Amino acid sequence: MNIQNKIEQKVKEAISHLYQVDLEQVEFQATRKDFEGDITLVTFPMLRQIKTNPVQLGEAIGKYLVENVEEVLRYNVVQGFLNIVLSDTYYLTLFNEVNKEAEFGKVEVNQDSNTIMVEYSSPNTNKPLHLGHIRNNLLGFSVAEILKASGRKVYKTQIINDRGIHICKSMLAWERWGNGETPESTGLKGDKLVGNYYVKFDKEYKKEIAVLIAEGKTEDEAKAQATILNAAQEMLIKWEAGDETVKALWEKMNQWVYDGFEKTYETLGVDFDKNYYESNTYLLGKDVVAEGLEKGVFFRKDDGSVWIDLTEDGLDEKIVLRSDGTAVYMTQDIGTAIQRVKDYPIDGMVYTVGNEQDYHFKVLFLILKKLGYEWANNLYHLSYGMVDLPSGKMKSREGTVVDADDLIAQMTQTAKAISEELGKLEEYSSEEKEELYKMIGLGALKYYILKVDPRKRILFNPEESVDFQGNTGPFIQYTYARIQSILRKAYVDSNKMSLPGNYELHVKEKELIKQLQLYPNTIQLAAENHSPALIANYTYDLVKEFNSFYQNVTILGTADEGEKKFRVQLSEAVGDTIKSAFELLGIQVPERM
RNA sequence: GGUCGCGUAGCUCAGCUGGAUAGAGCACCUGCCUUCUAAGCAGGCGGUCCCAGGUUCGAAUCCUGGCGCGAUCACCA
Repeated sequence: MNIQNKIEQKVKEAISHLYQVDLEQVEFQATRKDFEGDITLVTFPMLRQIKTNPVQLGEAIGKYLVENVEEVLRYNVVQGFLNIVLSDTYYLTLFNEVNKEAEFGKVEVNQDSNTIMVEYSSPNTNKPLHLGHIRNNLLGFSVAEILKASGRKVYKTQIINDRGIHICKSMLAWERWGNGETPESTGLKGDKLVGNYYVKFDKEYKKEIAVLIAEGKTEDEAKAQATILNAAQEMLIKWEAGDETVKALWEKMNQWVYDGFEKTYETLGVDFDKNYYESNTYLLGKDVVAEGLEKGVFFRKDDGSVWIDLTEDGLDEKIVLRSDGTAVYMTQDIGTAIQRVKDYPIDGMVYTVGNEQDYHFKVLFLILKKLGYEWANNLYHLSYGMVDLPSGKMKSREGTVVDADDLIAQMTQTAKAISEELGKLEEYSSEEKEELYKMIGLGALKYYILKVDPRKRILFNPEESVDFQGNTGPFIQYTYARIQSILRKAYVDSNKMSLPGNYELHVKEKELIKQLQLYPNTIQLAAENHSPALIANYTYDLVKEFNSFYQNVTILGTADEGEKKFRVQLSEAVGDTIKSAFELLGIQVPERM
């Protein structure tokens, strides 16, 4: 049984014994560092039920606990706070339990586990991935890993937006000005090549508009008359009609993009169990709309368009089918959600999509509920803030995006420069070194993004490099490498502990055990809140605590064999936890650095 | 204008299901490498927790009203 529960029970027992009162609630918190103690009972709330002063009450409970709870060593009372000191034996026992568990902190998945589908990434195929996608990918991947660790079964998916006017723009520009260029002929990554033509289209389009305006047209007229845009629209119509030439070009260029994306995903270390393609799903949902009409969930306006009235829910009316009978974004999202539940045995879904779509998902979830799907209560929009530049929003058409591949390469380069300056890697081959630089560079980038609350927007300044010191990925990786260095020098059989029962724990040792013990609950909290930031912050606290231990307490230098063994085991447990936690963030840890 | 999110040290962020003197990192200043990796450790400097009310024994945290920033309110996706 958890020590807190045990003390809670004993506190209730004490109160009923001393004051003949049934306590409604017992409130605990971790003891502040400035006071002696491990856990603190807040006695203020009890005063409502017991007429006494908080100090007397604290003293009375403290005395009772020392006499009746084995693990409670002593106590002190400060105002309404009863600080309880637990025995070292308790902590040693606790550490032994932690140390025995192979996957400490994680909950195993079984047949009865909840199953969640996590959607993330979901790019358009007309341009390469940028920093905004990186945040999306890291968040989605990490939340999926956290949900797994918390005991859920998880499917990772993305919906690839592979059709529409934007793709036709790239296609048209390539057709007109591409001269048959391919990724092979240019040596460019496919997504980059296609992205270049998207930019090219926009340039030509703007040029044409400028000419039309110079001829005396208004801006709106010019936009409507631009022949290049009309050509792209015609292309889309042909695509929808199944025109073979257009389809062939579309398939060719999309494949270039997929090959490019695949490389980026691979370096980023993210993956998917299933890809959905919009070209297959964009017609879904129409039949559901028809059903909903019959049920009275939706209504038809005079022009034939179909709507849902959400005014009673504090929202507006929302269109679900155009007057010409074609689908809108909402239609296919309804259809796709239902399709996924047919495809996989899932109880819920997480959508990793930027906060600009908060309203859309609120409406989507509400519609699915009104349509009567039970799983609709288990949908979550993992909404995150935009990544902006000091100059404002990133715009691919204006070339102000921070490209994903470039950024990763740049981070790797920085890691290399720092590593070479420190020069600790003589034993490594150049391949090993390159891999390590990538690991550290990515570690810095991923941690930088994941440590902040998803809801907050991130201001990324390309001029200022991402830190490698302090509260950063490399700092944590470095600590892991340090621990591995100790383990290489002193292998210890972790199943056996040979400390005497009366061993007096060093403060730093005790603090480490306390911090380790928080890991399982941190995973659950992170899962409930869909927040990798909680894992990042936990790991940082653990690592800070370890480094303090490391610099203030000798591990291998102690004369006492039992003590040495214990300290090595403690270090190993910390290392294992760092590795485990960083896996949840999708960050690798090095043996040396 | 309606709705949603955010506002904490010069900068980047924790803390927010109410608890003790509001915590880290960066930057700046002081010490510590002949002993387990100094991408580190120990310490210093730095705060009207956006503002005003309210609830409470107690508010950065909850409520109300402002202010500022962002997003959104399309027969676009």
